[in-house]
Amino acid sequence: MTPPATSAVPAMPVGLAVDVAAFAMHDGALRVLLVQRGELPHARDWALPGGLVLSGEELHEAALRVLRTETTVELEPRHLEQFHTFGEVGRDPRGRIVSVAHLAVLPHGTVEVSGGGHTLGAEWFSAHQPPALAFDHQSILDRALARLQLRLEYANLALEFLPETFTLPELQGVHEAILNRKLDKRNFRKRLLAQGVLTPSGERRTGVGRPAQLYRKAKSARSAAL
Amino acid sequence: MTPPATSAVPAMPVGLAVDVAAFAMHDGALRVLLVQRGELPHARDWALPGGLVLSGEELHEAALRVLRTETTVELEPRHLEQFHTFGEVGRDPRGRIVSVAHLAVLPHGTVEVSGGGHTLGAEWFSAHQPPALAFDHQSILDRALARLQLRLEYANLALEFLPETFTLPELQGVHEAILNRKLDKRNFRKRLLAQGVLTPSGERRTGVGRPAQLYRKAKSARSAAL
DNA sequence: GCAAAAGTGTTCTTTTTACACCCATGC
DNA sequence: GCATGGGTGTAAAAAGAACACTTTTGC
Repeated sequence: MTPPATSAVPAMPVGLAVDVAAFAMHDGALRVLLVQRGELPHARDWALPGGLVLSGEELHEAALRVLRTETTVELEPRHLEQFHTFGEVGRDPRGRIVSVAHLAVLPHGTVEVSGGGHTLGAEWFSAHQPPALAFDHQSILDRALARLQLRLEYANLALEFLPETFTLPELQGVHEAILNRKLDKRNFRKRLLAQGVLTPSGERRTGVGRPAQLYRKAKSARSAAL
Repeated sequence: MTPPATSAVPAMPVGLAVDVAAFAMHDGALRVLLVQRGELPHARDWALPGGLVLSGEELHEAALRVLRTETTVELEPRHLEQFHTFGEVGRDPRGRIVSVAHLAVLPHGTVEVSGGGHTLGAEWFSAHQPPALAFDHQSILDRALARLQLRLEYANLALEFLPETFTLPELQGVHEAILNRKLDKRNFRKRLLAQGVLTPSGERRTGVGRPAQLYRKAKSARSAAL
């Protein structure tokens, strides 16, 4: 790879960036974290947190850094993976910028955010009906959602949206919010329990109606593949 | 994305490259196209074709260019997709180079290759037992194989390895070579014919043994998803 | 007529879907 | 005692896996 000196060395270097689609559940709905841009182009528009990769920095470190500096999210993501690299020549009017897009899952309870760095603000939005987004960020978000849905089946990513202990109806709610459709309660429980990734904690959660059994992730829970 | 001027602007830019794992079938085996490096580091080692992305160039164009210029492959790939971006800081001793890895399928009949550009040569190797590879190219190849196997189910990528018309045993051979295991003939035929992506051409291929029905891709064949 | 490869069906198992009622608690 | 949400089982359909013999051709 990388022939040292071609006849056609790039005159201007290609800029490398990361963008992060960070998801969390609030009030039973899937939300995505957006920042309001403070500068041109697309000033005042909403966008995914993102920025240039520094030269000594791993891609996932860059993703974590832009999350931290452009918003006030303090918690570590429970999951972070790159899912596609967006490099179309015209995607950024400032020049050739190629962005490695990442999917992040923030833990339950990550509710308060505000802008940091160069942004005017940061807020959670409905992941399925976001506002108009800057650049090609709607395409990035679409693809992030598709990957997230894929990860529900193969990995058990829904668990990362919840606190350590949770009830089965809560877990089903996460699946429904991500898939954007209703699931059958009995089939859902049967399938999840058959997977053996849940262990009952013994405790129960009381509230309105019948108390629900609390579960936690079994020790043998595997992470994302492919 | 891309805050215009952070306090920590990258001192040295991050180099962006593409690497290409190009596959074809020869003699019933899955082969990958490798080039022998002519320069340090890893001089004389085998590697995936790859190189820096030029500033006005789309990622897939860069992938096609390095395929053309580092080997003498003349045919257009029947399939080309990026599947992962490799960016670990230490992956290239010459500096920070991030590579968008691509998977390519070359059409049947792509047999003759030789080196071009800066390479000492280009050859086809067994995709499942390649020689020692330069840099992190073994990891890239591993992941390319995994993606290729995934694409057998979701897309019908096996068809792209074959000429326009082909027999069911030939198609099964492609699946077996990619999955690296034997398949049941009856179940394979049942499944493939049920998908409705094949239309019999009416012709038959004669040879040793009973002649085989020739098929072609149906018009409604869909491409890769996700 | 024999060697070689193509073609063909059935059974069993597993997985997925559809569907309606009782249970435990707070008030 | 009633409103609220949690919890449970079964039957039908679909999909996947195992498995052996007959057919057509060239020589």
